Amino acid sequence: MSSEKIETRTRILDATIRTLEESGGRGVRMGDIAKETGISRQAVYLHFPSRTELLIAATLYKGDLLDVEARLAPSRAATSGIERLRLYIEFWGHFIPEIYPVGKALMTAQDSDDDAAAAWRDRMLAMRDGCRAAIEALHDDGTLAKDWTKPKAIDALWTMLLVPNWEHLTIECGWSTKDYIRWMTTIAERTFVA
Amino acid sequence: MSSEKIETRTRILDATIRTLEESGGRGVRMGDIAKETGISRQAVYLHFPSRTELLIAATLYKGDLLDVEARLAPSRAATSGIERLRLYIEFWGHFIPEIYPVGKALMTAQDSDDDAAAAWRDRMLAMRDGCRAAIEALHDDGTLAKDWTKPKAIDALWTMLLVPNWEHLTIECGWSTKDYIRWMTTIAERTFVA
DNA sequence: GGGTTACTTGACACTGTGTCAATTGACACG
DNA sequence: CGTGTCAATTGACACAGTGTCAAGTAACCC
Repeated sequence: MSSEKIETRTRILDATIRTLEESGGRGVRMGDIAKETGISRQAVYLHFPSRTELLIAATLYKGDLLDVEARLAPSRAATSGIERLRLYIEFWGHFIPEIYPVGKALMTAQDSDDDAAAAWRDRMLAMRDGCRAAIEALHDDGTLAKDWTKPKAIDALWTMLLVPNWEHLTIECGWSTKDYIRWMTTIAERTFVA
Repeated sequence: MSSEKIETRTRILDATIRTLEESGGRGVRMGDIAKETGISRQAVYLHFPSRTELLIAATLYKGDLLDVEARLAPSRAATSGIERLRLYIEFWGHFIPEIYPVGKALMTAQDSDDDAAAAWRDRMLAMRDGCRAAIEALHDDGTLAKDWTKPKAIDALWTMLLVPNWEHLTIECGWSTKDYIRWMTTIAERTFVA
């Protein structure tokens, strides 16, 4: 019984991700997800209490599929602040395009749903942690440009790496992942490294 | 007759701005605006064909009230690229908080409405023009950091100044307008000035 | 007095989320 | 073999918000 239930739940999550990736994260309804899963719309509500909860679960699930922890290992193993900053931006530049379609749906839901806003904020706070670690590593090396205080520098790096910036550079400006990583790294180094 | 009609139209626009400013640009419905104007919801539709058209008109109207052109004069009168960059960021840093509530509503509507997306994009293209002018002024002075091509530098500055960054720094991180202008200027100078 | 114009009132279509109740079909267990 | 349980189905419905429509009203102008 429990294994059956988990099975359908997983099928819904897979279908959700598939549907969002096809649509670029836009305009996906509960009925679309149900159809893609091959079940009725109401059956989706047997597994997830609301659209928002489903999107939150799908975002976390996708994060697991992508094995975020493993991908973070290189930046965590960095031996200098500058290296840590570089490797973190590289991780992030490869991660965003993969999480984007699912995350976009959650981001969009923020405007009308407080739970979605809280969940997205939580994901961004996790990302902030990487920024904090990089800035602190620079600071410990004595290579943090001296006009920055740690909190201000963390806020600034955190903001630079926000999804809307990636979205704008890639979708509106046509930058490749390589461009994004290269120039984000350039900007961050010039801004924060003494 | 015509003067009467214009009068009501203007009252609606004023009420829209007032309502959006009270709510921070969130969750404002046609009925709320009608009530604030003191007319029926349907009367609003006699003047604006849709919520999106009303938001677009309100955004442009607010821009006129703020006299954007006059505010741009100092940056346009700059005598060096660096000065132009600084003054443009200063203009922008004072402008965003004033346009934000109205603009936010239009930004939010982007997700579900193509007309809103096009209108907001148009406003951002106008902002891009200021970025282009600043980068070109740096380039003409020979002070644009040499690894940047003009288009890439314009894209990067444009992205830095996007509203979500201001939103995040002020609302989430608690930065003041002064902080925003100071640090944005620092980042831009380090990034783009040779 | 008759016509025009701005606005009101109230009903309604439409979309999408979320709820509810009755039903079906499979599988497990005594 | 029957019985209970559980996942899922079907179809109806409440609700919010946008946008449309039709009939009525009130002021104003000739």
